[in-house]
Amino acid sequence: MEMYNHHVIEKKWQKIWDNEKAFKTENDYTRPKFYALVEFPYPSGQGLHVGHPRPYTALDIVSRKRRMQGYNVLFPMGWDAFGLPTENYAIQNKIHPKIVTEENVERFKGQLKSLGYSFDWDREINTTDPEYYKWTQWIFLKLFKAGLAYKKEMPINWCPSCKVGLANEEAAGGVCERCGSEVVRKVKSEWMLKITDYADKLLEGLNDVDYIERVKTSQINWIGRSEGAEVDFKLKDKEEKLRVYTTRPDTLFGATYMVVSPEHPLIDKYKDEIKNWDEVIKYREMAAKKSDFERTELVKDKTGVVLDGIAAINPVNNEEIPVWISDYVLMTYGTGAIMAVPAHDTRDWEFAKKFNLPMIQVVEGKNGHVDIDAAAFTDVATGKMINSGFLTGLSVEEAKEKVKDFLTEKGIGSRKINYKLRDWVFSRQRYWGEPIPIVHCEKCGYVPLDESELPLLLPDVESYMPTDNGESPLAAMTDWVNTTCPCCGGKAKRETDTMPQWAGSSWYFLRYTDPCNKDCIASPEALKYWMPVDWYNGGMEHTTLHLLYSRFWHKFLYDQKYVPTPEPYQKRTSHGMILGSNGEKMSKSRGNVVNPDDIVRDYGADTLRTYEMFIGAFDLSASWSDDGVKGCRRFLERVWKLQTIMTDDENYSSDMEIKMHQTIKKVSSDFENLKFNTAIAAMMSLINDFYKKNSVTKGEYQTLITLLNPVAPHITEELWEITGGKGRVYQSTWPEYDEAKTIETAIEIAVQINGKTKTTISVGRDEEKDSVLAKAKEALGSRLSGNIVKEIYVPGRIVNIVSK
RNA sequence: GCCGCAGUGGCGGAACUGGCAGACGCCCGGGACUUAAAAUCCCGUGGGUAGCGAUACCCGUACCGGUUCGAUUCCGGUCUGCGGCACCA
Repeated sequence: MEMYNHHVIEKKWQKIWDNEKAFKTENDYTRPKFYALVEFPYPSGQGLHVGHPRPYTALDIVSRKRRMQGYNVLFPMGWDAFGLPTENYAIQNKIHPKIVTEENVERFKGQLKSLGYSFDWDREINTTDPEYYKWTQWIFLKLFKAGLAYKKEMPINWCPSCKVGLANEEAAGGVCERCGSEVVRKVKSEWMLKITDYADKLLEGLNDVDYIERVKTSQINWIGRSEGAEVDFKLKDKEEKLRVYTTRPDTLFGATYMVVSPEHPLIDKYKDEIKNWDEVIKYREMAAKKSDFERTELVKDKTGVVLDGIAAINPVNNEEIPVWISDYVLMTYGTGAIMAVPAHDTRDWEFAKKFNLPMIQVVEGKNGHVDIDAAAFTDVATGKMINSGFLTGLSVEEAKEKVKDFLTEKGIGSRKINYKLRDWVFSRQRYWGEPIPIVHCEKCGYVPLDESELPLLLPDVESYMPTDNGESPLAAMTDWVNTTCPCCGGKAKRETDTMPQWAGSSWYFLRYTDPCNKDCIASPEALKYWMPVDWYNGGMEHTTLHLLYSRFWHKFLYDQKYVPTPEPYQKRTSHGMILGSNGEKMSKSRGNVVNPDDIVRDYGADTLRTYEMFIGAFDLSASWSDDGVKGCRRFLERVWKLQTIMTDDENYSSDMEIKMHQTIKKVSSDFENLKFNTAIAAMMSLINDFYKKNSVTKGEYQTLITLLNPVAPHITEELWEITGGKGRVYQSTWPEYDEAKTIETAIEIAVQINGKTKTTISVGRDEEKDSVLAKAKEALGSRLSGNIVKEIYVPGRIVNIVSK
């Protein structure tokens, strides 16, 4: 027997698979299809992280299994290559981001190939390829023409020292990542996508897909549909009304003050009447200084200023109440103004406590007593309305309905459904992104490019730094910027903002079905056959934004009849992070980074794959362990050395038959349920049995090789050849099991007294209750004392004798 | 603060739908092989008490309580850790 040499074996088979085009996907539309998708990586300068192989190996396993089960499998890979780090690297090193990207992609690709994934590399895509982003731009034009793209003034994170707009990540802690100066909010006109038009569709669509519960919940929470009411509060001595949104209109009688966001237009309008204007201005300046990040970062003291000279009238009881400004109210949600009910809302309660504002309890507590001085009472399930005029005595739910009707009748309000979801800010003042294919003409306004002009190429610029006034580096390229209007032929300027990184990843799964198509995003035939994605796996960090954005684009394309399915992904699962051996996130500064190349070199790709699948429950995070890697290598060695005890028998030996069928069953279902760790454990247990009896038949060995192949494809392919298997394992058939042969005839069951296990007995599968109980009592012997109250026998599981 | 997830031996983790807690792996201990070491193979391994002993009994799934013949699993409450966040009224 040769030694197990992973260097030789892995290179050998990777070459053979390449030459044989082993995993090339044919557009054979007659066969059952299976489309497996993993999130395509951002090719960073650091190279592959040990976190990457976890999801890739998981779906590689499923894909390989499905191929053996006769499916036509699409398992593609590509590069989400636009992005900030590459651009920043380009700025610092004065290298074109295209070159940096090419280098990084080469490196990533080499690393992925060394891991033996069954990707169809002929379908590789790259979001920075003009042939790809042509279609990203095309989709944008369709959105624009459908009225779903518009311009809006939006605050951005602005570093006054660098004169650069910053991403949230670069402005963490309210401080510029580059220079450390304080980040402020600066208003800029930005392209927006109206994802809110699709809020209900995005919500309803979740009923038809098979996403893990956590992911579904996060989508639902992010969309955040709430049913409430808008209510108009009259301002004292004015015609003007202040409109608020509330989900608790039942508590209207408990409103003791109002709060408007510091940006609310009402403030400027009554500038002259506000007696403490200086104070108000100061507060607004302070609020404006806070970055989005800081303002939303929490648990700080509530702050605010009363608008002295302004008062509002509660429409249900005509009480006069003060109006405050505070940054805990956001202009971007609801109407930018709230009615504050401190007795029944936690945030209002904190604010009222701090500024000594009155509270009125309007919902009765459990048993009638509740101390609103200690905390806000927010439980809506119990209690009746009190101190509430015509609502008094009703339940909260009844009161909500009644007051909504009342508001509508009197014309002072109406029912209103609100969403947390906000429109998608689609502009970036950056170079390394897709140019937005719009020109601005003085006469015609924003005019889309003709589709025939796509792709609108990203021009080469001198410097990748954003300009002094915060415009993208493209703005400095006057030759490129100045153009003619496609509409009137007059002078016009190109849009210089680029698209966010989300754009390219919002439709990439469509392109894989037909990656080289020159005429459309993908042919209708290819889309009809391959869509939807049967199984999409990715990280939890992408379960809100990326998932929502791509579902939005897909639903839009479905409405426009470019894609055949209303949802892009039939099934979505998520994997946990791989942490350093100290249980912390891997990072250079923590010094706990593991490089997958080292593991491949020292132990082999098959060991790395096996280890990452064995490390723990797939959906939970797991800590790296070098000793664990060794254990998996040892397992593969033991699989290898079974050669020495193999017999020529093509069948299963009689004493192993049940175990073989059980193992096939377990491995098959575990692979489908992302329980790779227990599947591998079952195979470990199987070979332990072979070693115990010091013999394995050829039939048993080859079944094991096939079961293990999706996890460790190289070593199993080699062993298949050594044991004289026909063809290749990847072309062979997935082992079948016989349910009848997975069941033992005699079962060992536990015998308990009062629920505590005392001993075990062996019983027949169909043995009668009386006989089992008799056996159990005999086995218990003298331990059984006192009066027997009850005798429980759960067939095949347990006997429990209850005695006093 | 809100949302989501988790908490089981020395460690990573198993446990179907409420039915023998600790599969499988690591570490560790003992043994075999070896001049020796590494590697490999075999045995043991949650804690405690009693016994020379195959054994017997008790305690044990973050904590407190509940439901049940029986709870790691279900319910109520508490604590701790991780991740996300757009203070969502």
